[in-house]
Amino acid sequence: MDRGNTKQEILDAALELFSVQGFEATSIAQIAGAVGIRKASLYSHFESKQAILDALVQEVLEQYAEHSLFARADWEKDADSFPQAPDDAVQMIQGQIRYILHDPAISRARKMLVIEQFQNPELAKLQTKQNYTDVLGYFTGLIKCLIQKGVLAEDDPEIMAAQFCLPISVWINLCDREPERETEVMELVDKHIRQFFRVYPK
Amino acid sequence: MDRGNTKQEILDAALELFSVQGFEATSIAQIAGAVGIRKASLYSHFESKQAILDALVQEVLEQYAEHSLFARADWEKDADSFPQAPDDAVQMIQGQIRYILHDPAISRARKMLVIEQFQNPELAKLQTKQNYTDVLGYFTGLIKCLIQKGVLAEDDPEIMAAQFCLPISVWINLCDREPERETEVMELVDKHIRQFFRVYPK
DNA sequence: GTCTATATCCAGATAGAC
DNA sequence: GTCTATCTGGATATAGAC
Repeated sequence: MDRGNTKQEILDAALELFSVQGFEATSIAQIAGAVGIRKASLYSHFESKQAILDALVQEVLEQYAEHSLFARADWEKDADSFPQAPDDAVQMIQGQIRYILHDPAISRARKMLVIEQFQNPELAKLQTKQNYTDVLGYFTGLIKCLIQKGVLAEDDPEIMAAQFCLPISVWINLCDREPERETEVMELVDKHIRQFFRVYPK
Repeated sequence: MDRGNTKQEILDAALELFSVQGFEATSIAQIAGAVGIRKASLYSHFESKQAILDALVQEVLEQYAEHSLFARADWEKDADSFPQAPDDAVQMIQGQIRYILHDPAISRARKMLVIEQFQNPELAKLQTKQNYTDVLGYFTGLIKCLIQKGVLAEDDPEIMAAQFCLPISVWINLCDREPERETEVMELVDKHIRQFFRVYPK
């Protein structure tokens, strides 16, 4: 049964369960069952249930640092390649949203942070950083560049970033909760972006 | 010990615990302990842990229907009394935000819905209705009135409502997670509202 | 209504055979 | 590494005295 990646399978199964039920409500037996082993066998890979969560957090941190657009802040390049035409901007943003909605690891990590945010201080910090601070910081920088380039009107870039990003954050959360509403949400995102570039014109 | 309101005390204690730990992670003994009785005594008031949650949901529904601004939609009156001056609008909205942030029942219900949204379909529906659909519906109607009255520029009122409300939703969630950031958030709300009325001018 | 005591079950975790 | 068997504690829920 073991192909040498049982440890990773345990992490994947645990994240999937934690992202729906939460850490406390998920049992070791459930995780083991999802992997196809007995719960006792799980202790050959992790010394405790807490150790699984700790390893998961590490994994989330690493994947975020390595793959997230928002972890690094190189707006200048992004501002250069940012599409001027509203149609292209809509396409690009919708593509990004679809990606983070459907990537299993990203989607599950996001949901786990939502569920655990009031209970686990470490995950609360991570939730604020990954899904608020870094996103707003990235778009604030990007918008500053777009203002300098004359694409957007001059106004408080931090507030502009909030007005741009935070509705999208809520819509992503809505899709996490009710995936069947993705089409409707994409339509709203489309209108939102066009309207944003209309009210903050050059 | 019993002053005739033990049942209500159980509901209050349960909501407080559910809103941080979630339903599954909270034990009957914890709830009983918070009320100051033994766990067995709790079964004189509720036949099961699930029955406590059911009663809580009923209570949340009733209090929402009775007290929430967004449950009834009488925008016309609200649009008439809606402050024209940005300063007054900021004051009013900040006051509403502070109220729902600090009212224990409202705040705990909101957090419980956030925690349980991926696990409990009934609470997922409630979360979408109370903290998304109804709020957006209310402000869409209000904004329509304000457009007609010539206070706001003509544009898609649903998107305007989203751009107005959803950043505030995220900031409320941020305060739920990190209450010490309330002052900073209120400053952002202030700037956000002024900027909103600036970019959607008559 | 509250209590102590208990029944039953399932959780996390360990021991030791294979 | 995985298994069966087991330990120990804590969970929901019930029985019956006061």
